[in-house]
Parts: sequence; C-alpha cells; structure tokens
Amino acid sequence: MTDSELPAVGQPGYGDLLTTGDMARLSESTLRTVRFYEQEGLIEPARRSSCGHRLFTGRELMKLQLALDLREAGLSVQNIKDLFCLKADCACPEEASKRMSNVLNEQIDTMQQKIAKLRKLREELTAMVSVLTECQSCDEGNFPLTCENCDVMGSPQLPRALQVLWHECE
Amino acid sequence: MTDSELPAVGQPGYGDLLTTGDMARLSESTLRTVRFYEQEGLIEPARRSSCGHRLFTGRELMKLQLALDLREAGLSVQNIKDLFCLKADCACPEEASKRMSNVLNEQIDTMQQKIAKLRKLREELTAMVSVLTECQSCDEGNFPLTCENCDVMGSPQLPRALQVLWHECE
DNA sequence: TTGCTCCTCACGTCACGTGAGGTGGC
DNA sequence: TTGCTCCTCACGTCACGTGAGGTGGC
Repeated sequence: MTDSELPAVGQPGYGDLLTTGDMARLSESTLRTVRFYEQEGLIEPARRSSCGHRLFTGRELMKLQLALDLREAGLSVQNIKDLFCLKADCACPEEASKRMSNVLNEQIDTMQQKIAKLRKLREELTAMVSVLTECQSCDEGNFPLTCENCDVMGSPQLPRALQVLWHECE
Repeated sequence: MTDSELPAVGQPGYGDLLTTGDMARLSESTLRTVRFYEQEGLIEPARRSSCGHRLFTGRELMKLQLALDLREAGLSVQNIKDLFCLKADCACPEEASKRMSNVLNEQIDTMQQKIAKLRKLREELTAMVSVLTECQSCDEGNFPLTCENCDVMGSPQLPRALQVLWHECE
C-alpha cells in the first residue's frame, strides 16, 4: 500500500473508518456532541478499535451532518430520532413514503416561516443601521446634539429596533 | 370615563399598564418567560399593583418582543442585554452609534448565513419530497418492489436527506 | 519521557417548563 | 364558595460545555 492509496481521513490503519475526532472536525461540531448523538442513538460506531476508540463509517458522518443541520433548523434530538426511525417504524414502504412526505412538508412549512421571520428582522436591523449611518454624517451638523428636534429621530415610524435600542434612557 | 375610553388591554383600572399575562399574550410567550426576562434585567415593570402584580408599560412590551425575536434569531439573553445597554454604556452618542452599527452589521451577517443554511436545507427536503411523490406514482408500477433496479432511487446524486432517511436499513 | 488523541464519569450551564402552595378581586 | 389571574419558591429538562483523571501509540 503506497502513500497515495492511504485513506484521506481516519489515517492510522482504520481503513475508511472515522474516529470521533474525524467526525467532529468533518461535521464542524465537537467530541462531546458526537458522543452525545451516539448516546441518543442518532449515530452508531461500526466498531471500537483495540484501545476502545469509536470508529464510524462515512454513512454515519452523513447522518451526523444531517442531524446537525436539522438541529440548527429547530428540530429537537427526539424529532430527528423519529425521522431517522420513521421508515423502519412503518409497516410497508407505501405508508413510510406517505408519512415521510407529510412530516417533511410540515418541516418545510415551519422552516419557511422561520426564514420569513429572520428576513424581516434582518431588514429591521438593516433599516436601523441605515438611519444610524445617515445621522452619523448629519447634513445639519446637529448629531448628536439636537436630535430631539430632528424629523428623522423624531419620526414615530422608525424601525422598532431603533426605538428600543436608541432611545433616551432611564 | 365611558367604555369607549377604557384601555384596550390591561383592563381593570391599571390605565395603560400591562400585567404579566398581557405581556405573555401580546408577545406570544409565557408567564415564565416574562418573569425570566425581568429577572435577567431585559425588561422592568413600571410598578407593582397593590397585590403585588407586575405592571409594565407598552414600551417594555416592545422591548420584550424585540428580545424574543433576537432570541429566535440565535442571540443569547446576555447578547441581548449587552445590546440593550450598549448606548448607555458608551461615553458619547458618536461612539454608541459606531459600536451599535458594528454590532448590528455582524448580526445581520450571521442572520444572512442562517437564512442561507435554512434555504439550502429546505430545498434539500423539498427535493426529497419530490422524489418520494414521483415514486409513489411510479410509471413502471414497481414501487416499492423493485426500487433497487430503478435509476431514480439508485442514483448517487440523490439529496443527502433522502440517502439518510430512505435507505435500506440495518 | 513528552505530546497527542482518545476514553469515561460527572458536575455545570442556559433558557426556560412545570408543578406546589398561596393571594386577591368578581 | 368558586373561578380566574397573579405570586414565589424550587426542582426538572434539553443539548450540550467543561474539567478531572486515565489510556495507548509515536
């Protein structure tokens, strides 16, 4: 076996198998998270090395990466477990296919709502930065001395974030 | 005082002030969350009623709503506290304006990345549902008997979610 | 021997959830 | 008296973070 034939990851003699550290690095998570997800039954090592180290297949890395993405999207670990088991829990593939589609469509819906909320908040903050930037180079040379008299800062239609984060406080 | 002059919320004789329950309802959160955010110093009741009930102004409701939106966007309660105090913590408004803009721009950036990740995952799940739906009404009448021989399910370019959630399992 | 990566407890943390038991006005 | 809303502890939960102390191959 020449160097060029060595596997790119999971280096020392474990074939294509990945250590916990490999899993953490390749999924941009942590050792703790990899172990936690194994403990919760989301992933499973193919075997242990002679000194007790977990060894995972590439397929488990895919599962871990998907699980982490779904967590970021707001699903609980239990939700993800249910998804991972859904097909096996169904009596037949027809039922599995329909239930899977239903569950996924629900998730797609809630993700769409999350995206909409995030976009709205992002635009609110963007609007606030615009006003701040505008006022920093105030044409009237008033900032920040006489803002109370200014129609920009005085407007009641200012973005909510600006009203909350940029008020004359207690 | 006629009925039409009564405040719409915070009904019984508290003027325009809002109870903890009002705050929870109007922010679509919970009593516990309102109290927790008060304890953490994000909001503050204007006063207590004679029997010890918290009474908040409309302004505190705005703060609560913004705080909840920022939490959903991924900021910690400490992050939000820092934002709420940023202006007061600055020596002058010029500095506050610049620091605020910087912090907000960072947040806008990370929110943009979150949106991109969510959209990507949403499209992955949508693609998976498409394949499932297509296969449910398989032209060849094969589903789910002879999927192994099919070029749809056999393709290595299937969405990752489909590979993970719809495989022949252990 | 040193440095690196892995291991197993096990306690800590963050943002709340969830009762338990009590109060005050219709 | 009953029902409703509020109150204060205080313990529980979820998804990990963070040491503490130990192992095995270069």
